[in-house]
Amino acid sequence: MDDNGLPRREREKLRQRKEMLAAALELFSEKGYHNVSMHDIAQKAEFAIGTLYKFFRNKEDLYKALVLEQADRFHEALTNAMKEPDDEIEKLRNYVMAKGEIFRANISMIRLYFAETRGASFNVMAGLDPEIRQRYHEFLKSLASVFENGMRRKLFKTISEPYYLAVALEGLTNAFLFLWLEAPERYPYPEDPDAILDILFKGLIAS
Amino acid sequence: MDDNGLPRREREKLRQRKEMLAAALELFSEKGYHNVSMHDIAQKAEFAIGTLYKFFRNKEDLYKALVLEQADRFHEALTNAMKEPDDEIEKLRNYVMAKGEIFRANISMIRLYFAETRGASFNVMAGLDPEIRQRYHEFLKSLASVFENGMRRKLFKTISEPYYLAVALEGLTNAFLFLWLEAPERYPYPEDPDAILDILFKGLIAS
Amino acid sequence: MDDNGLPRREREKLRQRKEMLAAALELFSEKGYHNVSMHDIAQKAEFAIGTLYKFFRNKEDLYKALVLEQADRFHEALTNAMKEPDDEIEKLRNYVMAKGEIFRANISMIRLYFAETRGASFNVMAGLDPEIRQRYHEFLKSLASVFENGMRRKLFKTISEPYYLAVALEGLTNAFLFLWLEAPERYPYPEDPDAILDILFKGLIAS
Amino acid sequence: MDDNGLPRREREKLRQRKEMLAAALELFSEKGYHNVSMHDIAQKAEFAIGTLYKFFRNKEDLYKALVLEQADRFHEALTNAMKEPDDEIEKLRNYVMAKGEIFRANISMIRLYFAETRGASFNVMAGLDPEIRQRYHEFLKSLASVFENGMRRKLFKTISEPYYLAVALEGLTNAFLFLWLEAPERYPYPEDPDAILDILFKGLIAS
DNA sequence: CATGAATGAGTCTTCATTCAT
DNA sequence: GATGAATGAAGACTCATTCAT
Repeated sequence: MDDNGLPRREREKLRQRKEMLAAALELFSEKGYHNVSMHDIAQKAEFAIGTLYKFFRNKEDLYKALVLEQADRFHEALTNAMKEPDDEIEKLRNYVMAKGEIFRANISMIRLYFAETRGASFNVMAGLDPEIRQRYHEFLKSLASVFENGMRRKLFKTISEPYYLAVALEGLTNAFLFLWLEAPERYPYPEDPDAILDILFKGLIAS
Repeated sequence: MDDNGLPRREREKLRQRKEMLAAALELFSEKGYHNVSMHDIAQKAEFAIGTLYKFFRNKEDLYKALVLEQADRFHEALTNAMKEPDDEIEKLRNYVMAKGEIFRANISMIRLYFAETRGASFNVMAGLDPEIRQRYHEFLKSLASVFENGMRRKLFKTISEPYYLAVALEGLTNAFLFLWLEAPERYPYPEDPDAILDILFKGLIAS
Repeated sequence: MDDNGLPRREREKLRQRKEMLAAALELFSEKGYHNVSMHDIAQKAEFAIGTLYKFFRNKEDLYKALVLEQADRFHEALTNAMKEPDDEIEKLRNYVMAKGEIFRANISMIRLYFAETRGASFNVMAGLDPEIRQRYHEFLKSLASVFENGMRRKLFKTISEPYYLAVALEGLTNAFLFLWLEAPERYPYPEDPDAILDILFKGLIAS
Repeated sequence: MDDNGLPRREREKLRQRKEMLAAALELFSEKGYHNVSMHDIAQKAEFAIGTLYKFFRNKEDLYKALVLEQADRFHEALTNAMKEPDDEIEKLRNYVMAKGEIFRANISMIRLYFAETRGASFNVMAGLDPEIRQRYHEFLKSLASVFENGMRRKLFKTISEPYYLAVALEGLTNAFLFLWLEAPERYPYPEDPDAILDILFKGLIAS
């Protein structure tokens, strides 16, 4: 996908790095940062410990790289999902669906995602994560602009500030994803995005 | 409050336990489970390490007790807030306000709360927490019943299942609390509950 | 000797510390700082590794404590040897003899001594040792004052500055000690101090 | 100097070996054996690590080769300095001067020299150095013969055995070199060799 | 033949837990 | 019954050495 045109050596390096990160993702998402040793990762990735350290300065560095990479992949996918349609309502539908699809396909990632974006701020990234917070914030702003445009086009009522609506939609979808993560059988993330969006769209109060 | 009628010995024990948990709460919420040692807790609580082990079988046990206790206190307070008024809309308003008040008053708790309920499930409680999940689930059901009653009384439209609405409101308020936790100055949790509830109540889509 | 009047606990601690330092001295002097692990020391001293760390912050700290302690013991003994007699010549004789006796009795110490005072300055103490250099320097000054007084009393000719004479005598005795360290049988450190001092005293050049 | 008449291949090899040893000397003398990695040496010498291992069986071997080579260079230079003059007193003067010159010009070497000849015997060479000890011993004997001849020619009084006088002069000059190494500004190694030799020559005791 | 990526044994250090006092 | 000294398993990280390219 992205290793075209690179010297063979470099491609090989990239492949190894990917394997290390894949092993780390699986382990970290399953047991958490502090319950995974470099030994574990090395073993799972089938490299020597020393080799890990050729690619990442230390355990924290490896973890940070992993989180940033996943977050980027994730935000990029969501941003793309909202690009295509012109209609803001369609954009939101695509966002809700894409979020579900991505997570369904990458259950390890969702675990990291929740640990990092919503887990208490004291965790491993404490102090390091301004970068990831920043990117999350920027993503929220791009989501907010969808609401803003919808309002300008009179598609949406002005029931709250766009940024808060973005926060609200994030909270809403996360809540459903979290539910699904807990009990996938019982609470599947809905195929039809309106199952979630209607909560936002329709208004609970009977006129 | 709850040490009435107990023999002096028992009351003394309870007081000590409380002090230990208070010290633990402060430390865990600030630095996270893995960055706090039993030594730290013993020192802060001004007990010997051995004494800690008289009250809790091990570090995990202490942590679990702490989380359960906090969650109980929290859910109880929310449940109480929703008891008083008859009107379901008022119930929800009280819920939103109470949640904000409790968190504002117990910032240590909120950290634990997010770490445990939304942080990826791999953390320290992994495997232990069915108990806490269970209680959280029960709380959600009691919140759901508010929506259910509101629907029955035709106060609310049936835009989604009550349980999902409960999940949605949880997600919504959590999102705002999380925002506030990140940048208290910039994103204060609203004094007026309608600032949040309107997102649920009014309906975004322009008719 | 120095644990009189201390609470039992403290005396016990001191005894343990001594045992640790004794084990460390033997090992370090035999194999050198980098070829001795904390595990080795713990084993030889018959303590758990963790216990070592209760007494010394880290390996370097343990080493530094050891070196300082030995150097102090050594310089103190030499200073004492020079106190008793009034006559400067006798002082120097006592110094030469005491130096030999101390080293003969503490062969481990001599190894450390040479490693630290004459070994290249890049070793473990690099950066830490200003303290030990300072003490060595002060000892040299007290030795120099013996020469100075001898000159004032016209016992000694003024063939060089007192400080340089002190340095010279240090160099002389060290050379013989070093020789002895290499081949104790073949080159015993002389019982009679004049065997060394005559080199300084008599003058090589035939008038 | 010594690669004359060798096939080109061999000369090339010798040049590489020299570069490696030069890099190693600088690093070892600055940081000490244990704080220099083969990687460091390879990098400084601009060779691959594997190439280093073509020339030296292992790190210790490289170090030993370095020390031997330096010691040879050093002893040879001193021996030469003592060859020219017929007069024994002049020989000693030349020796003292040459020693100072060599060290002043090769401060890296002096560090190694002290680390190996006077540093406690436990260091890296422990066990390996009989070879270097042997050469040092032989050098001492050639120095001793100067004293012996001086005595035979009645230039010197017989105040001690020639070998001990050699040891004494070594100790004397080393002490001054060491002083200079510590504080070059404050204690320069004397230009005039008699500043040192007079200590040996004149006799301290006032008749 | 030079290269330097890969290896993994070995090191320092921390900390949950025990138990003699 | 409380204490906290002692324990030692476990983890992050380094670096001498090898060997496929």
